[in-house]
Parts: sequence; C-alpha cells; structure tokens
Amino acid sequence: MKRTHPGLLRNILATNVRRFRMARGLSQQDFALEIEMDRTYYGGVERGERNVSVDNIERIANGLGISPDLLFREAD
Amino acid sequence: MKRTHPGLLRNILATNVRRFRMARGLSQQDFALEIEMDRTYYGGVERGERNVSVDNIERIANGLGISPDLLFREAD
DNA sequence: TTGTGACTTACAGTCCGTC
DNA sequence: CGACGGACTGTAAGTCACA
Repeated sequence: MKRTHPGLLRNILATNVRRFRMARGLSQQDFALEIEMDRTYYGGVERGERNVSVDNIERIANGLGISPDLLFREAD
Repeated sequence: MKRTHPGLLRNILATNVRRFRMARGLSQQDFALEIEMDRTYYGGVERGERNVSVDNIERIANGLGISPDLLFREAD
C-alpha cells in the first residue's frame, strides 16, 4: 500500500518514531513485537504510508517510553 | 456509538481539542464546518469516542491554528 | 447547540510471503 | 534488517434522522 502524499504530519510522526526507535537500538521487528504490532504495518508507519490512529500512537509512544507529544514535534 | 474506551491518549486529545476550540469561541458545528468535517463525527472526537487518525488530527490542529503536539500534552 | 444509534464504504491493521 | 506485495478482517471514516 503506497499511500504517499496527503499529510505531512504523518511524515513528521514517521521520522520521529524511527529516530526514537533507533535511539533505543531496536530493529523494527523487535520493537513491533514488543508493542504487539504487526511488523509490516509498523514498517509502513515509519515510511509515512500509514494513517495511524490515536490508540496506536499511544502504543508506540508507550513502547518508546516517551510522551506522545514528542512524536509530533517538527524535526530540528 | 458509545466507544467509552481503553486509551487515555484519546481522552487527552479530546479535552485539548475541546479546550482550544472553545478558546476560539466557536461552536462544534461552526468549527466542524470550517475544517470540512461532519459535525457529529467531530463531536465524537471531543467526547473521546472516536479513534481519530493522524490525518484528521492534522486537519483539526490546522483549523485550530496550533501545533499538533499541543493536542497531546497532559492537562495541567 | 450537542448527543446518539444505525448505517455503508474506505481503509486501518493482520498475516502469509519474497527480495 | 527493512522494503514491499497479496489477501484478508476489523474498524475508522463519514453521513443521517432524530432526540
């Protein structure tokens, strides 16, 4: 599912999620497993292809051990 | 649709959205109209009944004229 | 002015893979 | 390890009539 353009917010989310996950030194699959999310779906999130819902944003933020609002801050 | 649910992030979002909208002195219907969203759907968001996705969060934040991450900050 | 139940359709989200 | 595809299921998205 190649859902590129629409919003930029999901791209911000995507880069942030990826950055925080890598900072924790985890692979996509390991992290996805940890938060009980499908690995292919989670990969799509990091690619900005998925229009993630709040409940899943919460799961991801919890898994990363950070406050959810950090995932929506513009890259610096 | 009574989706009185699990996640609390959804409720944080709900209260924040409502607070910012009221701060702008707008009714749900007027605001919903402004961002081209169905009034009953938007109402459900403010009630924390809807598991909103990123694209819609973006639309709401844009309509409120604020940075999306403000919608995810814990109430003080 | 907002809430609610009922409803259909689009896509979120899962699971099997390959490269 | 991560990108990506096909086929599926569940639920968000979106609308309405009425309270």
